[in-house]
Amino acid sequence: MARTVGSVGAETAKRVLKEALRLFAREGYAAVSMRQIAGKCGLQAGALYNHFPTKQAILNELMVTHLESLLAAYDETPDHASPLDALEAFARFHIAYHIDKPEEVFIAYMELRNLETGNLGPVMKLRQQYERCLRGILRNGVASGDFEIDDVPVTAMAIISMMTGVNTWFRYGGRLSIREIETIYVNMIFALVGKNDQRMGNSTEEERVNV
Amino acid sequence: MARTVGSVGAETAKRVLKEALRLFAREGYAAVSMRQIAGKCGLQAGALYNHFPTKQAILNELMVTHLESLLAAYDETPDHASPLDALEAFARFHIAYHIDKPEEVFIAYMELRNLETGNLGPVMKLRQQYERCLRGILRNGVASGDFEIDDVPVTAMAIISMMTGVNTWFRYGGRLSIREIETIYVNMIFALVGKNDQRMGNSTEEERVNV
DNA sequence: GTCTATAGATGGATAGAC
DNA sequence: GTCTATCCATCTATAGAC
Repeated sequence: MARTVGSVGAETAKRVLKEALRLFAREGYAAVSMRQIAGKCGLQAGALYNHFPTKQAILNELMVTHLESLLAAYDETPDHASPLDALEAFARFHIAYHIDKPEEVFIAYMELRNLETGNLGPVMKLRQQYERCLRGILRNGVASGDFEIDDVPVTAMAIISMMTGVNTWFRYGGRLSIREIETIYVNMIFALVGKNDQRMGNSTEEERVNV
Repeated sequence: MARTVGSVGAETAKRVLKEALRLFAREGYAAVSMRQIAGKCGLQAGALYNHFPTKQAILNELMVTHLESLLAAYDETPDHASPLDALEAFARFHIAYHIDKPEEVFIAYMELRNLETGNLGPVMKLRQQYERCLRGILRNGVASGDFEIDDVPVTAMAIISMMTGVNTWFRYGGRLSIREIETIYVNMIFALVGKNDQRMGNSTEEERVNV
């Protein structure tokens, strides 16, 4: 959006987005100045306006790009015939993707209120589109008799919330590997939808988590 | 903290906190000015400094007060001999309390990064103290053989995240009452810890949630 | 305890030289 | 496409009158 064409300009715009992402995630959109962003890019503040018309445009680009990438990445995930496999795949995908992009995830949630009204709608649409994927899986499982679920929309939100919550405590080099965390969550989610099949064992040490 | 004594002053300070809470929750700490807060209180900006030395002090007071109130309210909750009852009570308490104080909850999580270093430590301690309550319940249940849990700390964080997530979609007048939502979550959480006892039935209509 | 007024800093965004 | 310089608005916090 509003990027200058040409390879050099495109490179600079990418750099701006990258640095703005880090700063917004750490300090919050409102607390970050265009001068700060420019400084991290080795530019003067005025130069940013060759690439983005406003600070708001940078935020919007970050949020839209993140959500579109998330959806695209999930779309590239292999299909699964059984609802159980689809649910496991969704969970593993969600956790791994979110751990991999903590700053994007953080911003996409925390800075919603700083999106101007015109930008908010499309972003919310993308969020809901992703949530609908999980609801579809749950509904299929209910229809096939694989899952026992009181309330599909509530359960979908609960599952997404608990998985996204991993980002608040996960640290690289901690007690559990990403794969182990995925497995713990898959087991919890299976239990949640009425399936007691345990996936292969995982860490038995029960210690404090690296919060 | 740094409140002026005297009944009139205390009333004004409360008013300031109340309006600051609403504004911070809606627009974010960094995006709200002292003038805005003063305006909502029918004051001029300078008058705020009779009650709080800095804007930061207002934020800190809001966060500390919220977490202390949360812990105090949970402490007043009746004790339960069985881990299952304790877990249900914790879940119902958490959901109802969080739905009742959405702005406090929102700020206590979102504005952590805007707390100055000296203020962050005590706030994090309070958060962890609350999380420890749930871990204690889970450990008791594992010890008594009531619960089957892969990883207590991870499960505790998952449960807290899924419950707190209710605040992102709950709206008064929506499809489900608070009590119904509590029950759905209690059932999910029971399944999560390996107990299949269902609590009394709840809404059967399976429709979209009022997100 | 609140007011007006203001200091002093910093913000987003623009203009024009190169 | 980036620079310097700057406009103008707004910010936190303070000073002093009442």
